[in-house]
Amino acid sequence: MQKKDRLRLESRARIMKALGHPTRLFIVETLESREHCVCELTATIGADISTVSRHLSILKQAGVVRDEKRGSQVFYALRVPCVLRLFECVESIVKKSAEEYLELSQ
Amino acid sequence: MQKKDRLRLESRARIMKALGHPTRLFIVETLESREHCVCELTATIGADISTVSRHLSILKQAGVVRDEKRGSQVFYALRVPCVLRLFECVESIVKKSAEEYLELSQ
DNA sequence: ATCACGCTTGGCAGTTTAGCCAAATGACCA
DNA sequence: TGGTCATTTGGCTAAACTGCCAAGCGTGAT
Repeated sequence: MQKKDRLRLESRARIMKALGHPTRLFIVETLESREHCVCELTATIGADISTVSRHLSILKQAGVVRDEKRGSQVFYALRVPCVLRLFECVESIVKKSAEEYLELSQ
Repeated sequence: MQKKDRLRLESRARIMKALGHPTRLFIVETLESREHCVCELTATIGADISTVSRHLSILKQAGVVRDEKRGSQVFYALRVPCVLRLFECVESIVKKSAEEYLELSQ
């Protein structure tokens, strides 16, 4: 495989991997409406703030979110608008799995 | 968070996670054209066949691919057509990252 | 200057993942 | 039946991930 192809696959995989955690998916969904500071997200999620901060750092490194420091707070926002569409596809996989499960159990 | 929401996030995350590996992304891209048997995929990927088999098993469990045994071979195929569209979004994240990198390095 | 607040990072323990080899299974052929 | 081919699974080690606590760091108020 070409080096270029390998790099492309790796960067895509990094994004998918970043989205491959329930808490991080929740963060992305939350950011769909508007930007949030770390403290808001932490309050909603209920985990330790250090844990939330690490999740945000993973999303940021993958390029899914961007951060902006304002005063003592850091605000995170989605960096691309298409994540919702991405979820539609993922949801169709979930649905198909559920349908086939129902068919098999009939 | 409601149990229903938690389960939804978990099943989505499982799919994302399954796609979060360069080799598995390569497999999915390869299957976009047509189904392939494990031996074909193994030859292209260059890893041990047991490794490829494990990757396929992860994709199957996530509902991304389906398998069908014919004779002594097992053929894998995509189970949903939308994965290509999913990649478009991911690619847009990659592109945006590259653009901002270029801007910063100017 | 000091303190509180918001956040990030170091470090630790437990869990999961990735890759390989070797062994087991299943299908087909001689 | 024995042998071969295609694939899966067990078992192992190294590496990565997750979550928490504690410590560090920048900002803003007193």
